[in-house]
Formats: sequence, structure tokens, C-alpha cells
Amino acid sequence: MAYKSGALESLGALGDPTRREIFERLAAQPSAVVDLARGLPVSRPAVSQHLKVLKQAGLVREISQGTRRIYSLDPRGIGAMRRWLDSHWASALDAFRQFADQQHEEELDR
Amino acid sequence: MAYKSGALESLGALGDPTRREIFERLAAQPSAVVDLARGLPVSRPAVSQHLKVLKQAGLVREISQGTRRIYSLDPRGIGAMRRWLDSHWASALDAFRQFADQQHEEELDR
DNA sequence: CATCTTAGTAAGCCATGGCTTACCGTAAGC
DNA sequence: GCTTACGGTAAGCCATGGCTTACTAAGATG
Repeated sequence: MAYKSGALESLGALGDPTRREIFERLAAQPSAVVDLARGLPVSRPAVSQHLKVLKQAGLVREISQGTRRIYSLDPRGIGAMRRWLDSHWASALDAFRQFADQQHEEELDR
Repeated sequence: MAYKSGALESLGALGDPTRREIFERLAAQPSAVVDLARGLPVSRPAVSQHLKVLKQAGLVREISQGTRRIYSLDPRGIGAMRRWLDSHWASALDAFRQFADQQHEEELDR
């Protein structure tokens, strides 16, 4: 159950476009904060704040290398979102088929 | 290209908790606006506004039944998000393994 | 030990966006 | 045709949260 809310918190975190951009850059390669800030249209502290949110959402992890902190994606958080999405995707497909069948029956009823 | 940005737009749409709630209710069963509004802590127009966003994000579709509009999940939008997530999930796992290997090598170097 | 780099936090500003009420269009039921 | 139910849109309010600058901490480098 800690996982269910985890997936939802992750979605909340990825709601912000800057955080999505950071997320995609970390997918390309793990990076330090200062390197992420270069190439982004926001200041370094802003990046730190975003990383904090992403970390709390279980989407990134970080390791220290000297004064630098190397951030990378956390497969666990992404996995949780993936499972959440998959289950809803399945329901959506079910509902879609059900609806199609129903429409078909109504066609026949005429 | 409308679809690549589609996955990102979907994430933006699901960033709001009320929209996630609506999304989950629609996953359970397709519903009319007035029925969604009952049981949610917001007014009916608010629900309409959320549905508009979800629809633009390709996450829901609606059909008319008299004056009612029955909303349901759209598998296509969910599928797009799923693919986006899967690709990043793969990168995350790669990076994770790479990092683990690297750490292991450094262990051996001592 | 002094300095420089990296990064997290605090304080405060301000735009975004989510909410409400009010209004209008449209389909059904009597 | 009049009324009722449903739902989208407009206008406006206000809190949330994302951004900046300033400050502090901690490790590296000379």
C-alpha cells in the first residue's frame, strides 16, 4: 500500500515540465546538480529544489562524489508508476472492448 | 510528433490530484459528469474543467447519451505514457547496472 | 589554513491554475 | 411549448508552488 501512494506521488512530481526535463536528462546520463543547471533555463537552487521533490517521490537517487552529488534515476519509483499505469491501461482496454461490444449489440437490435 | 509530446502532456494532466482521482474513478467505471461530481469534494463545473484537460491530454474520451456525456479512459493516451515510461525505465535499469559494475571494479582496484 | 567549488536551505515575490458562482445551450419528459 | 436535467464556458478570487537572491555547510586544492 506504500506503493500505491508512491505511484501517485511520482505522478505529482512529474507534473511539472522542468522536473520532466530533469528526469529525461537523468535518463540520458546521471549528472551533478551544477551540470544539470547548465542547459536548463532556471538557476541552480531551483534545480536542487526540483531534485528534492523527485527524490521524495522515489524517482531519483543520489550519491556523493566529493562536493558533488551525482543524481540518477531510481528504477524502483519508475517501476511503481509503471505497474500503476499498466493496471489502468488494462481497465481502459477492457472498458473499450466492452463498449464496442455493447455498441455492436445495439446495432443488431435495430 | 503530436504523440511524443502527448505522453508529456498526459503527465502534466495527471499532475493534479483531483484529476488523478477522476482518472481512477473512470478506470473503475465510465461515468457522466454529474455522477463524478457526486463523491468528489469539488463542484460540477470544476469536474468539467478537469475533464477538458484530461481529454486534451488524450487520456479520456466521451460519448453523448441524451444530455449526458459518458466519459471513459482512452487506451491510446495511456499507451503513449506507458511507452514513454518503459523506455526510461530501461535506461534507469541500465544506468543502475552500469553503476553497480563500476562500484564493483573500484572495489577490486583496492 | 585560505580559498574555491558544489550544493542545500531560507525568505520572499509573483504567475499559474484550480475553484466557485453565474450564465447559456441543448436534449428529454410531461 | 414549458420545464427540468445535464453540462460546457466565463469571470474573478485566491492559494499553491516555482523562481530568484542571499546565506550557510562541507569537501577539495594550493
